[in-house]
Amino acid sequence: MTTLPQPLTKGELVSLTPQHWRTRLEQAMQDEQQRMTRTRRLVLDWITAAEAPFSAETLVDDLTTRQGIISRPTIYRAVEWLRRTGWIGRIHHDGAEHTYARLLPGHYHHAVCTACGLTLVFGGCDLTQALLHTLVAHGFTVQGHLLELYGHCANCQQT
Amino acid sequence: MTTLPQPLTKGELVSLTPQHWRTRLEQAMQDEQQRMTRTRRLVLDWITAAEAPFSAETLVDDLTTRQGIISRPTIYRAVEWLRRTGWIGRIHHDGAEHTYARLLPGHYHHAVCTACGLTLVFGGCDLTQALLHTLVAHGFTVQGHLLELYGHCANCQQT
DNA sequence: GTCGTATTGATACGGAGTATCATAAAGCGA
DNA sequence: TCGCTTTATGATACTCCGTATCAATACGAC
Repeated sequence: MTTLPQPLTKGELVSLTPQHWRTRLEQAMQDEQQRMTRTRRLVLDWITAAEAPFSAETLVDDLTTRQGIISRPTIYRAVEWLRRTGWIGRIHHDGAEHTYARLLPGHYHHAVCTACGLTLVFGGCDLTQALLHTLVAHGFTVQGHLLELYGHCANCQQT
Repeated sequence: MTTLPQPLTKGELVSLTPQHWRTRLEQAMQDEQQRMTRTRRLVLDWITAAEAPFSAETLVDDLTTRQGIISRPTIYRAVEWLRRTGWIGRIHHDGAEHTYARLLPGHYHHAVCTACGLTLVFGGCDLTQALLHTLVAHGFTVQGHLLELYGHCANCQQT
């Protein structure tokens, strides 16, 4: 596992550090002339410090009480923006509310440790080429796909 | 594309007909001594006839008005039971409410035509073996994964 | 500082999904 | 077929996630 190259080559697997994520995100916000407001900084600080995949409501609970007044709609707007632009990814859970994990935009897939939130990012999707080929042979045109892996990282297995 | 063998061999790709799904489901309900009530029959009839992935609320709208009184909680109980036992699978959508498609229980993945709801089911997950191997080499234990493919089937591409 | 624009907060609303509990129906054994 | 036990259903009300609206505010370019 190395520091994150850009872009990921196919099949490569790296861990995404919070610091790296934050740096890249702030660069992107500058490039795209997104305003860095007080509120967004607080939200980004919180997400950068998050140690496990988080739910939007956790953010709301913390940021509306502790850090001064940040309204629920604003937090949801920030989260939705990050999700839409690919900086966080939604993790689906049966029944429970979904959670989010830090990601890099682009065509990546990810494996998330459900205990500590460690996010492994891997590039390309060679792994499904055989499947895609089979589908195409049946006349099926693939427009999108979703691949999420859940489990425990090396650290969290020991506990 | 053939009729559905049991069980699916790895990499095999077949379409799941509503009739086949219904037959297998009723067998399973008998085997597991699940009561076939009037309400469940109506719900199953509706799902069997569904031509595209459906939302729970669509079911509610149709079944509470047209088919006599079926209450919202009952419909949600039926849907949740089918999901939990693997007879329907949840399809995730950004923003919008999630939908469901007919599936067979077991370790399958699926490709769903977002236009007509045709569901292609494929068994095994050889396709991700290389990835799983890489993850294990990094000490990551995979507990679960989610692979969904969206697109258009041969029929729906022509329109 | 001033100004135009994007963002925020307050409020209230909508909608999906569920807890509760008395009633009704399914299925089984006699 | 009748009754009995168990399970499912319906009515009601409620919780909670997420969002529309819009006036007020903060950003940051000049």
